Amino acid sequence: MAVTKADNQYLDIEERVNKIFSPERGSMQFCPVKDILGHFADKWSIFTILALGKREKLRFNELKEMVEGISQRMLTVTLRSLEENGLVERKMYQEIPPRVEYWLTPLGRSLLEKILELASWSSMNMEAIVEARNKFAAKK
Amino acid sequence: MAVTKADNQYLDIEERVNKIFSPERGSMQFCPVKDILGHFADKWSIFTILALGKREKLRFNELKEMVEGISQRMLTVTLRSLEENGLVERKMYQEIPPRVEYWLTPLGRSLLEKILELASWSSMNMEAIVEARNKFAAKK
DNA sequence: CCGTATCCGAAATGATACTG
DNA sequence: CAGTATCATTTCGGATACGG
Repeated sequence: MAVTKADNQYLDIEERVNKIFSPERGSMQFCPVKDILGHFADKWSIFTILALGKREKLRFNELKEMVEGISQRMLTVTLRSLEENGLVERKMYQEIPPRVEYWLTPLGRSLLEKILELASWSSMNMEAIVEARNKFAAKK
Repeated sequence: MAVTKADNQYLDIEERVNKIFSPERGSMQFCPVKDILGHFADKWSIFTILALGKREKLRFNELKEMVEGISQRMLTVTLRSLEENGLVERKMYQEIPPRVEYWLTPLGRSLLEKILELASWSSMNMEAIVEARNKFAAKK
């Protein structure tokens, strides 16, 4: 039986996915990749990383201005999480009033690249998605 | 004053981000890109898309098996959302017992590519992240 | 088999007040 | 300025029961 190009397409994807989530890299019960993906797959992390990408360093309130709609609490929580995962560094100056600076680590900058591509995809396909939504709503 | 290569790096990123979230593409108050990004930036959508990528078509319970830990409810909710946004198509056969098939649209497949890169990044940088977490925990 | 409907507890997030 | 602490609210998600 011939193996078509189309068949190979799915086998290829399956192979890539399986490689990423391979058992050697963690049990199925606690997969580190799932854990890591789950950690950054939220809008505040994504928008915070995008904001941090714009400058070399940023202060807390500068970030709060740039990440629209984020509360002080969620910015704190998000930054701590990013710091904990090695994507962001934080430096506090012992001055009055206090000054705190945040910036992306090289690891953070490498993730930024992927997030930019995702954001770019959203931007490019916006019309198609809005159209799909309207079509879906009309069917109901 | 000389503009260094490093300076240009941040200006470049800022330009790219601003272009993606440009005002012409939606007001700051309701930015479609933010809306769209927010929609797919959750783990169930991401893992469901990855699972769908593995095959041409999949039935509901096949998907439920593949997306580990997902409940029937969340799979339904996630699939409806993906369908609503034009990433997934659904076909129901009027048989008994009923059979329903889901598959990625071309739009969905293009997003899959970006998600694969994100997942791949997670996989590649797993060790660095775990190390960062340990270092962070030790500092406390 | 593939859902929907409902309820409920847990977790995420916002609002507000307070502090070094 | 840059948080922390607390409380209120909303949202998420699991469990269960039922239906086409």
